[in-house]
Amino acid sequence: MSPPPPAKPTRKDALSNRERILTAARDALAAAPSASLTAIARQAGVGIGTLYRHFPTREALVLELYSHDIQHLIDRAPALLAEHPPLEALRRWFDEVAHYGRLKFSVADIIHAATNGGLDDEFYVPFTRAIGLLLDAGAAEGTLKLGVDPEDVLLQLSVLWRIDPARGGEEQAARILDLIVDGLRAAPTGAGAAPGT
Amino acid sequence: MSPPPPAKPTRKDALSNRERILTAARDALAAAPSASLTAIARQAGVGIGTLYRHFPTREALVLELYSHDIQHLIDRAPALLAEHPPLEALRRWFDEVAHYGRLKFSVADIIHAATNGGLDDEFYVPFTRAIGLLLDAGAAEGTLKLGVDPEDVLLQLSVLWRIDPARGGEEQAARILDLIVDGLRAAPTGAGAAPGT
DNA sequence: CAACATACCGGAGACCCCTCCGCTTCGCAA
DNA sequence: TTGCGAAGCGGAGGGGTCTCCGGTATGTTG
Repeated sequence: MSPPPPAKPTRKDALSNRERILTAARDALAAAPSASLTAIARQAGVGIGTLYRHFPTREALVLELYSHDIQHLIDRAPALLAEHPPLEALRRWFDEVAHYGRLKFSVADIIHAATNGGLDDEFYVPFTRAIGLLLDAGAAEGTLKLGVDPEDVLLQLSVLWRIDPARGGEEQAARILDLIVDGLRAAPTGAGAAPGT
Repeated sequence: MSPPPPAKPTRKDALSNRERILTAARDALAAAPSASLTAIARQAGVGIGTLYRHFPTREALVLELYSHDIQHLIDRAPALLAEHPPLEALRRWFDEVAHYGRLKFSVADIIHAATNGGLDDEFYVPFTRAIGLLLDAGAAEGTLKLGVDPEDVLLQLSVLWRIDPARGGEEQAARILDLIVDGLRAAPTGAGAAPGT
């Protein structure tokens, strides 16, 4: 459906520009997460057009900056699974994800947008795979429901990013995570509400 | 904490402008939910400054347009509760909210933003109250957990607006609602995962 | 070393959001 | 009716995002 993404530039000057943009962006975004791309370009000493060619969207830029951390998060899923029983691994992973999202607010927004069809698979797919891993383990053990769609769970998680970290966000996030986890537990009962039409 | 909001304008011309803006907005937003405020103002034959005085933010404008529907949604909570057992009422109300949100995408975004502290109480508070009503009924009956914060639930619901209505959104919304409801059910068990820190 | 195809640069320009403030018009009071 | 304070108007202006394309540097070839 698409050629292997942009493919990094080959020319030397292009490469150097790319680096300078990333450096400037790291600084600017650290200072203020809403720093304007115009300012970043200026600070990097390149034209705005150049910035846009290297990173077609703001997300692409931010994503590149934090790709390392995101990858780390993804890798944590199997790691936690190796150390803890599935249900606990799941909950701990959720905690880490929530915590990270609250730290790096910009990334949070990106991922959030991604759940809406924005992100280009590059991280979306591995992320859902990590979730799937945890869900499967729990299902195999019998503590979690069978056949839950990881994308549904990611969508539920995405709400965490929206929490205001300042005012009691920590607690609210924890409460919501509890609710989510409870919703994923293997159903002990049967009687319930009738879904609408 | 705040004087009774803006208080509608008193002068005749102001009132007429207000109406013309609303009419133009209704048309423009129906045609394209992302219609620019500039265009709406132009189409209404007023200056952009006038539009902004009447509706300080885009949300304020959209909210005014759909306030009727939102109120309706709020009123449905007690109505459903009168006709159905609590758990089913909850689930049906969720369905209605989700369905409406998917219809009027713009409102969806607003409400979503509101959960982030944006909305001026005017609808946020009644909305959470409606949720509280349903939760309390279920708790009294013993089918739902006790002491769940309605704001947490609203936040969970807000994710529904983000679902792409086109591609299988209907089903995904239903699945997620199931997960949410299950998370709210009275806990039958005790053993679980240890919360993080 | 020249010379050229091309990958890449960079900013002007189209459009948008939102604020600010001098000017206009309303409507009340004399 | 006329005057006049103040409510209300509206667009210029500052800052942003993103596109487009004439110009320039690069590295490759003769």
